Amino acid sequence: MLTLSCADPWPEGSVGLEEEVVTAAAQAEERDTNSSICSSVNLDDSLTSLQWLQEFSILGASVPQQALHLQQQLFGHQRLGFDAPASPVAGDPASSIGMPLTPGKPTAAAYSRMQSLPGIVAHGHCPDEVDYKTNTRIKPPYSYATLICMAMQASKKSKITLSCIYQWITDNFCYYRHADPTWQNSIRHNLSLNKCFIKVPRQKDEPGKGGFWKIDPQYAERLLSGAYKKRRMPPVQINPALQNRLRINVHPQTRGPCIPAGSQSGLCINPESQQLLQEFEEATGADQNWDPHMAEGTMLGSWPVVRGRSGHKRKLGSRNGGTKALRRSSSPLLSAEEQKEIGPLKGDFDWDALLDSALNGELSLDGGEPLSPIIKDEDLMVRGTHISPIEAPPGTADFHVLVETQRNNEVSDFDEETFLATAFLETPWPEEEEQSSNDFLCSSSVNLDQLFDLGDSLGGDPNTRIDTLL
DNA sequence: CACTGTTTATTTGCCA
DNA sequence: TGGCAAATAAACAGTG
Repeated sequence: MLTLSCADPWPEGSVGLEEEVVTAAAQAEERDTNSSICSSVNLDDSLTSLQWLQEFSILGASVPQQALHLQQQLFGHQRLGFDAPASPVAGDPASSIGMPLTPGKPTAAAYSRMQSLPGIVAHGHCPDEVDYKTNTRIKPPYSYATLICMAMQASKKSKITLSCIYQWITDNFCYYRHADPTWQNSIRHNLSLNKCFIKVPRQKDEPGKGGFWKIDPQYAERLLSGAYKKRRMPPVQINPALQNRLRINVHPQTRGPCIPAGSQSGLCINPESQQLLQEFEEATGADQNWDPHMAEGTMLGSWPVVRGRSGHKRKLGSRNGGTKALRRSSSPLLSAEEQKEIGPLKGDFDWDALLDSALNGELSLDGGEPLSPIIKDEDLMVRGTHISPIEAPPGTADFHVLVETQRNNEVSDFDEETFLATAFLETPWPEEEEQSSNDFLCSSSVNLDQLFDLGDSLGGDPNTRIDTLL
């Protein structure tokens, strides 16, 4: 008996104490019984260094106009495809040939700026160049920890189930819908190994399987301390599953008629594969004219590096010899009911916008109040933060976000520790809770598109100053 | 049986 | 070159 619909994933009252007050309905709606926390962040020195988290903190606090405007400046409307169809599957391009990469190309300067944020964006390609929600072939440049945290943030719950994490990732990153499901193993591995993730055992009276996960607030302050390390993400990785598809199609001689048209090197490639390849080459610049030096300076890593994975090397001589092929490549992760429950996780985030903002170094985080953008009339509401298009000297980096730890937040289990670091792990503003239905995360009614549009209507002043309402 | 969670091992890439 | 972080793979146990 579900009382919450997917259309209203973050209903009023979903924020706060529900986690402790579990109703029967809420029990059934195990993934919706949680308050919105997911806000603590971690930086584990021994196991993980979640630099990304800090960056997200900074970023999240500044989501709005600046980022949007910059993104528009740099990439037009290219951005992470969280504004893709609400039903990823329905809009899943991989069912056919995969979505081409967005055509607009960032400027060299834009790339250069991207490279300045190695931890996240200098990993091979410009995130803005790829619509990860629809692109099945380019692996998102986000670490698993990042993805988990994204999912947690998107859920706006204090805790989230593994299946929810899966679902959110697959909903928002098409790559993982068609990738070998071993990524789920990595997710689990990350949850278990990463100290910043805390397992919340399921209550005895709570039906369902597995526990919940949340972010350990213990690391939030350490994160805020600024200590972090960087790690470059691996180069662009092509979805192995799709690669397998291509291989199969590339050798159709044994299966069906050869399609000479467009086939090269004697290979028979069906139109689908041809288009797939062509699109990828176009998107990645993987053509015969590719210049390593150019790649070094701009599209470094964009070259479709199909590096032999460690596991593959091992597999060659040993253990899993073929079992992988038997795995499902993209089967529903959840039951219909779970799908329904998880609907809310289909958040419309624009992480790229956040990243974009960060790499401009125009953001400051004076506090740790989790934020997330909410459009409200002509002003931007960043989860309680009122963003007014205040003029500022052009070119200045006065994108200021004043936040304040929400000490009085009574949300469940780590109320006093949370809300410190992760601006992107937000807790709904008390006064905004009633508008949770308008939260851009709550429904497709308000998404990043609207944010961008609003940015346009507001002139997209990159110098927008943000001050909190608190 | 499938899913969840833990643990171990290995590889890769970055940085000092 | 070694240390570290992240990714990847897999074995294994627990649970519904």
